[in-house]
Amino acid sequence: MVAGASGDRAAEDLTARARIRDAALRLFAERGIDGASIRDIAAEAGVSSGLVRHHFGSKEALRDACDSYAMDRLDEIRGELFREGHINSGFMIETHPAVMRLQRYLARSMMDGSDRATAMFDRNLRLGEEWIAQQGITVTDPRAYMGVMMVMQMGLFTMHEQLSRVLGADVRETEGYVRMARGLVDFYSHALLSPEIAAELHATLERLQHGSPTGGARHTARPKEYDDDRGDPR
Amino acid sequence: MVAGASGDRAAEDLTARARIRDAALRLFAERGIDGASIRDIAAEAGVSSGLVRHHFGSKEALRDACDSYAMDRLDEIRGELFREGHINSGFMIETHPAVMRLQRYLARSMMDGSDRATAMFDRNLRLGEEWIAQQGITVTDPRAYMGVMMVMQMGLFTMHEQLSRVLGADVRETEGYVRMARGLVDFYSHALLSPEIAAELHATLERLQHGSPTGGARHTARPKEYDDDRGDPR
DNA sequence: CGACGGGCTACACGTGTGTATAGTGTGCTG
DNA sequence: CAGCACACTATACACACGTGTAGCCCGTCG
Repeated sequence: MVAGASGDRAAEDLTARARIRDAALRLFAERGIDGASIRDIAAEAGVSSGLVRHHFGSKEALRDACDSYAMDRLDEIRGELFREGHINSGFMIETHPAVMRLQRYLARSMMDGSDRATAMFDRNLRLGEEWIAQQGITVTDPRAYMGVMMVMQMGLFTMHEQLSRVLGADVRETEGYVRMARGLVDFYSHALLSPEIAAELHATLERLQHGSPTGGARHTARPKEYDDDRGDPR
Repeated sequence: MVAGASGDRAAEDLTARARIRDAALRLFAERGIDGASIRDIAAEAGVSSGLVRHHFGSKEALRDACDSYAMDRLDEIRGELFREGHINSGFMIETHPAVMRLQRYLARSMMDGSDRATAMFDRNLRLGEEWIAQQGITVTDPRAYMGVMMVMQMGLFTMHEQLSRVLGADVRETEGYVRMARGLVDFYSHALLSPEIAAELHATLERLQHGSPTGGARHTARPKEYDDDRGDPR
């Protein structure tokens, strides 16, 4: 069970090194990598800032250790939840409270530029594409479909504070989680766009793609003004 | 048209003050509020760092000015797009390239703790709830449904760099935008969960909500360990 | 018992930050 | 022309940051 996996690491987690890593995971996720200082993390873990360096060498190495730990734990917990059959849908596993803390850290780490987390994202994207093919789901652009779905799901993690606030309960605790999960199930089980409107939108996009005279500007060129209008779809 | 609104401000935007604001919008969105220094912004705008302070008083005031500007421009552009009828669905307006840059900034600003952006989020959430009621859409928990949808949509903005990377084209330019929009339309027009599975998940959540013995821990209490398992749904 | 090694702390250093202030040039007004 | 308001720059200050180093405490082993 999930508690077992945590228990396996209980002895190790009593060490200062583990306390530092846990504090780092929490603060990095909350404030971002740059936003959480080594001194903050040390204070959170109840040790001196020098000890952080002693155990991990540098802030970047500490972040790497957090990345590795989060990814490993994530795989373990996902495996356990899957084996126990606690969750009926793969989509829901990703928002399981125990998983969510780690997902939240990884999302933030990727946002702040982690190669490891980015690689994991890419791997999951490929797995998702394969899954789509296996399920026989027919979409216009499998990669775009899966990419959009994944980054949107990540909004649940990066914006989890805002979500918890409007729901009136922390989504990492049972009460808030249940509310969020209900919204999520409703969201995934209702098609908001009718086939007619969807077809209409696809036609519009088709026109935009081929008829647009604005294709000259590439993303490598940085615009001088922020709100330039080269994307005007007329 | 959209270009008109930009044109109206063209003269004003030639001023150093406007260049600073535009540079701040860009760098704040890219690196976060703390990640973009006043000196960076000044260099990006081609002025001295002192001038930033002269025009805006403080970094916090500069950020406030950016919040206000982004929100005002967003309202203008949304209004224009709506009046011109360029977009067939309200969902798509939010991902229009011209809107996306501003949305991206506001999402990041809210993530980094902006009261103004948070207030706008709350306002849009209320509007969304009203819209759900008007449309006669029946969901288990309208607020949770709308909240989940909004934070997920925000993932498109906060993770737009990753999305652009896997799509091979900047989603703020036409090519990448079209790919993203196609994925989005597919996502919104297909129900991934069948009614049966959705009912099953709702039943599981019902059981979890009432039968869980783990409700003692509240989000006000900060756990000592990061990966505690109080959220175990057994 | 004495030496050793690792967990751990205290403190110093250089850098980049937001902020503050003094000063420069320039165009407009009386 | 004198004076002044304004956009703008240069420089300084205090502070927090990541990093580096010296040393303390204490259990272990020869």
